[in-house]
Amino acid sequence: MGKADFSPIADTTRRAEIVALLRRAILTGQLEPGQKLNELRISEQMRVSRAPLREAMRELVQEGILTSIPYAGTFVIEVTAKDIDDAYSFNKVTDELAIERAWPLRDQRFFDELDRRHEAVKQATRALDTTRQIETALQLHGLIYEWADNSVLLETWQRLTSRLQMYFALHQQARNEAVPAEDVHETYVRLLKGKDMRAAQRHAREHIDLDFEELLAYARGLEQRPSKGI
Amino acid sequence: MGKADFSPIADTTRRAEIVALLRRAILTGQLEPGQKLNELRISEQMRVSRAPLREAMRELVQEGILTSIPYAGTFVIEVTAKDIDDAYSFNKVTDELAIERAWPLRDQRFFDELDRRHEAVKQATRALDTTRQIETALQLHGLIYEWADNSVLLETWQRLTSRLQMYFALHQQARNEAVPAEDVHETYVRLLKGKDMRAAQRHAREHIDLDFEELLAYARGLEQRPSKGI
DNA sequence: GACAAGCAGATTGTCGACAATCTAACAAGA
DNA sequence: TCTTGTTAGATTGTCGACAATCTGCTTGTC
Repeated sequence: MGKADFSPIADTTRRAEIVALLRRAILTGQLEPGQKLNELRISEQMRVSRAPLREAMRELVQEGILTSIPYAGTFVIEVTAKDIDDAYSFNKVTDELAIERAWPLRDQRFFDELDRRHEAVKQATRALDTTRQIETALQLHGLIYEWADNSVLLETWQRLTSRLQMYFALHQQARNEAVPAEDVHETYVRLLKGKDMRAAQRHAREHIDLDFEELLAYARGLEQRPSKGI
Repeated sequence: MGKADFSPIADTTRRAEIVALLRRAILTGQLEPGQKLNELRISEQMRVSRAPLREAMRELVQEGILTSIPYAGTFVIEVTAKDIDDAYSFNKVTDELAIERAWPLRDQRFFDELDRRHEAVKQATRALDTTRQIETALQLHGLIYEWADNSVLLETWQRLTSRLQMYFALHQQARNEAVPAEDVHETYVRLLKGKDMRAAQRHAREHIDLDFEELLAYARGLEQRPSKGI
């Protein structure tokens, strides 16, 4: 009889769709940091009433990519160099934990999924789709969190992911350069398949070091000049 | 001229008040795990319309103490032994980071605040106010997070706090025993004032070990018998 | 009696309108 | 000129009603 394992059916509420739409707009940089979200305008554009829109915005406020001031408005969060530095320091520690927990649980399915996600990054890189490249890279990185079998750890990663994606997107958008052609994740994937856990942890730490250093330099540059208004 | 430093004025929206009310009800166990929140009933009891109530509920869903199923309802999260174990494992690591970061930033204000919060715990203990005891103990513990000067770390702690408070409240409520008369935080406070950071980290880890062990035993016991309906 | 179809009743999701509040421009007075 | 009070416009917060969906019961059929 039926061995089919169905995935959860799609969210059927407008609210959920609005959350997805807004999140995407923020993470791809369509909505800039500091920008105010005008409820009436957005609800008219989306052809929705303000109620589900406002509920969606509350979710994103709690997710940490919007911030709300009563009677003043809801804004996309500003990104400071310290924010990035904080996220970076924190991520170092959680990465270590995630690898430690996921390590003994690695199996064939893990390795297959690892390859699959790695392939997705490479494909996005070849296609020069920077947005998708950031997205897939974070998904590749997220596998150890999904495999660590710790709900709090996973949840924390997912929260952090939103902001990291936003940071990287801003960075990419700003420098407007061609994406690196070579594959920087090759070593990471190889180590996760190997036998030396410490080495994997060390590499993860050093790897994100590189990315973050670039980000930090960018953010510090931003903070030199005054932020332009809306 | 004026040297007064004013704290931000109180939240003036119904929504914020509702969030506080609901959170308190959940964290003190007035609303039991698994219980459904009937929007109409609650909004009538609070003399508020459903709009701000629903927005408040979205916030608490993202905070992790409520869970929502479209067209079915919003429920207080169920607490499993694994949830507690996950939170515990995770907290070990973040504690270590928090102490490490806060350590060089300790100053007189830190020590004063430490004493103040310690005193609050002792007072709640003397007054046999278990709810307040849990609350103040977590606030005492949270000081290292506030002092660590890392926004992501602090935010993560605040999210975790909600659930920890809920776990402990359930536990206390269930065993219905007198609270421990002696002060278990004495050593913790002393070590945080001392010179040996490693010792403080070790103690924090072992200290929460004790609390969590009890909690885990309780939660495992719960899962033996089937949960009663609403 | 078992089972499926269909029908209330209750509850959540969404809408449009009104009330409360903020912002910015302008006027009045020291 | 600077400050303070006022006012109009825009925007957010809140409300009550309607639509969509779920649940459990009833009914009819075999």
